[in-house]
Order: sequence, then structure tokens, then C-alpha cells
Amino acid sequence: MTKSNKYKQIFEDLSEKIQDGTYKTNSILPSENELTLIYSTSRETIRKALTLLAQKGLIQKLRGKGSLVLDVSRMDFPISGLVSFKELQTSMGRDDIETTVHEFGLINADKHLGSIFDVSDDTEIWNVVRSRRIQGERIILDKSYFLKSEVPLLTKEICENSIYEYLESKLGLPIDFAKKEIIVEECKEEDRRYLDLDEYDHVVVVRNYVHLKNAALFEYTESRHRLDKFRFVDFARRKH
Amino acid sequence: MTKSNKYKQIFEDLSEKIQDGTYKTNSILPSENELTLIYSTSRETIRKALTLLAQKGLIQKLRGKGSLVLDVSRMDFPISGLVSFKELQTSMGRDDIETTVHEFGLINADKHLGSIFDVSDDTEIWNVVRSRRIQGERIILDKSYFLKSEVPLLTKEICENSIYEYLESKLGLPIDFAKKEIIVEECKEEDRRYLDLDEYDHVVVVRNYVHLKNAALFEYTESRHRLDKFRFVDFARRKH
DNA sequence: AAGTGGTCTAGACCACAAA
DNA sequence: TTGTGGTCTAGACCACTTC
Repeated sequence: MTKSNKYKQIFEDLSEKIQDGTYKTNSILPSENELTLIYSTSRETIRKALTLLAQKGLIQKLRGKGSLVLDVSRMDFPISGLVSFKELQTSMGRDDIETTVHEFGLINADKHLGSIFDVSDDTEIWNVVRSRRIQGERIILDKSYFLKSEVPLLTKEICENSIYEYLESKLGLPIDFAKKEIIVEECKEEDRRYLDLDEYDHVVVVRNYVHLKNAALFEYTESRHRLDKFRFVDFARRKH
Repeated sequence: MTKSNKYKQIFEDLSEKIQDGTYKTNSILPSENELTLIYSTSRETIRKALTLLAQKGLIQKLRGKGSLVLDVSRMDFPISGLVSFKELQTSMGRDDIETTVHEFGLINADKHLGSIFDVSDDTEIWNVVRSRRIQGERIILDKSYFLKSEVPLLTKEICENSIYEYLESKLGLPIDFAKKEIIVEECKEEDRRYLDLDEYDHVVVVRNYVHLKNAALFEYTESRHRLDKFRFVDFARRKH
């Protein structure tokens, strides 16, 4: 195990055993008391692991009964949360996605970007415009902006692969939370230029605001999708 | 306080104090140890309450520093999770929304509904079709289905107001989690009949699958929105 | 009555941030 | 060094389900 936290180790172990069928769909996991013996730990630690499993949608806790293993195969990719394009790609088993970088470089914030990032004008910002070709058609246009102060170095090569892998693994940026907004807009000139729009005159626009652990916005990405190929899945648990 | 759980009471109390400005944006909450004294409870209970606040996006926990109060005014209504139309209405300060019930009654599940609910054909299901008129225009078409076994009684009057208020407050249904799917579809005949579509030939379709605490699907709703009025906001926190 | 998960306690040690 | 949040423990009592 690589993780240091005991409850995360237990979470990952149970997660694997559910995915590989050791614990089968619609069966009940060993009780919390049994799990304390299996993993030689306290019950609260077991409960932390089970809470994670429930939040991830792998189990359903039933008071008085036990923890029910849910149908994993039915779950679509959970975009809710932060997901890079590369993750999406692999989780959907697609290898036929091509990324083309159309614009890449440093720009100075204008009024619009300045107000989004809450920084003064002429703050340096990375500007990346990419299109995604899926099964031969250019379907998605991604316009990304990163604060240079948080991302000192970026290259075109990195943008052609997964920027997030670079940001998180290499740079170790403490990404914490994101706000997504989904609306539909009329096609603009840039959509017609970079996408195969066919007859469609609207695009689905996903605006993504990504914050670091210090609560500062460090990335803003606008993802423009052709109508017919857009799909968003959200798995949400009832609060309180 | 009405809630029985201590950590929920504390969560609600802190939540109010943040929203009414007792604890100001960008300030630090009293430390966990101080809160144990304020609320006369153990630290783990305080931490449960703070975890809820963090999940709701009201605070940001910073190791070694404290719990930072986030800017509440910036947050849009968090749809992520379960939101009834009525909730949306009030949270956005709109009183000019009219609901019209077009279809209401019991039907027997066909193949399609049967597979969605995972019940045998001819299981009894409530069928409710409603349109939402906002500022004079019919913008949203809601097609809802409820398992009769879980919702014994439903009336047209209830459907004209908030079904969810009825289900949760009156019936006390233990609603637990929901899966949302958002896609774009071409307009169908029912869209043209019940909505003011103007020139639009597509609608945004939100499919909502709502489960009870026993993990059974009890509601399926298809919400069909006119393109130009659709908006979805999601506030997501990084997992582990 | 027995077993399950839900809540709560009073401690302990650790990792991190700031002075 | 001090104070913060993060993790972990061993026990307790409660609410619910099943028998």
C-alpha cells in the first residue's frame, strides 16, 4: 500500500474487492465489528472507510442491516468533482481521442479575465486553446486559463497530453474544489473554426472554476461541446 | 432546535452565523478546541459539523491554520444534490413561476419504465406531466414517475405545489441519493405541445434518478428545458 | 433478544503553519 | 515552540432490523 492513512488503505482495499467481485453486487459486506477484526483497527476508522465507499457510490449503508454492495457496472463515469479529459478518456476506454493545440502562450489579463480570477489587469496568465477529435470528428473546444503565479512553466507538449497530470503529479498543486456551470450558447466564430459543427447552431458550454487548497482560483476553463455529443453525469448524495 | 443530532445542530448554528455575518467572509472560525467549549461537546462531534460545512462549501479547512469562512454570496444555488423546483424558485427569489399539470394519474409500468425502476411490468406508477411557466413563457416540461408502493397517495393539488415537500415533510420518505444525467435531444412532439419553443429545435434533458435509503429507485423524472434558459451549477470538492 | 449501523466521548499522537 | 487541523483508539449508548 502506498497511502499512509489507514482508513484510505482500507477504503482502497474494499474498493478493489468490490470491483473484482470478491464482494458481490447485492451482497452485504462484513459488519463494522467484523471489519475491525479483519483490519485490526477501531470501529471509527472502519466507519471512515465505509463512509468513503458510500460517498463514491459503491455501497449503501443500511441501519440495522449492514452495508449493501451496489451495482458498480451501472455507474457512469462520475464527472462530478474534478476530472481531467485524460481521466475521462481512460475511464471510458477510449483511445481514439486526438488533442490539437491551437493557441498556446502567456497573455495579460484583460478586464474579463481579471474579474474572473480577481486579479489586477496585466497579471500574467497562460492561455491554451485546444480541440478534441473523437472518432474523427472535432467535438470539443477547450479554452483554458491558468495563473502564471501558480503554474510557472507550461509547454505545448504538456498541453497535448494531460495538463492535470502535470499539475498534480509533477507540480504537486493542492487542487481542492471546483465550481461547474453548464449552459447552452449560440455558436461563435471560434466554434465554427475549430469544431465540426455540422448543422448545429448551438454549443453546450461548461465553465469550470478550479480552486487550490488556499481557496484561490487558479484555473478557469471553458469547454464547448457539440450538442449531440454532450453528456454529463452527476452522482449526488443527500446532504444532512 | 428541531434536529436530534448534536453535530447537525452545531452545523446549522454555525451555518446561520456564517450566513448572517456573525462569522465574516475570510475570517477564521474559532478553533476546534474552542468550539468544544462553546458547544460543550467532544472534538470529534465538532469535526463532524465542520466537515458538513466544508462539504457544503461554507468553510475551507486549512491544516495548521484554522477553518476559513468562504464567500457565501458568490456561490450560486447548489443544485448538485437534490433540489426540487420549489426550492430553486425560492432560493433564486422568483415568485413568478406557474406550474400547470397536464397529465396526472396511475399507470402500469411498460417495458421502458419497468427496466428503469427494475420492477415487473404492470407495477403501479404515478405519472405526472407538468410544465413550468417562468415570466410568461413555458420553459420547462417535467415528466415524473413515482412508485405507488412508496407513494400511496398523490393528488393533483400536491403536484401543483412542491411534490418534494409533500414526500419529505408529510410522508417522511427517507430520500438518500440521486443520479443526474444531462444531455441534449431533438424536440419531440410533447415539447412543442407543452412548451414555448420559439425557434429552438433542441431541448436540454435532465434525467433524475432518486433513491431511498434502502437503495431502491422510487422516482424517475425527466426535465426538459428550453435551450436558452437552461443553467446548471455544480459545486464539487476534491475526493480524498 | 441479538445484531446492525449512528452517534458521542475523552483521551492520544501526528503533520503542518506561524511566531 | 505553540496552536492548528488530521488521524486513531476503546469504549459507551441509541435506533433500527431481524429473528
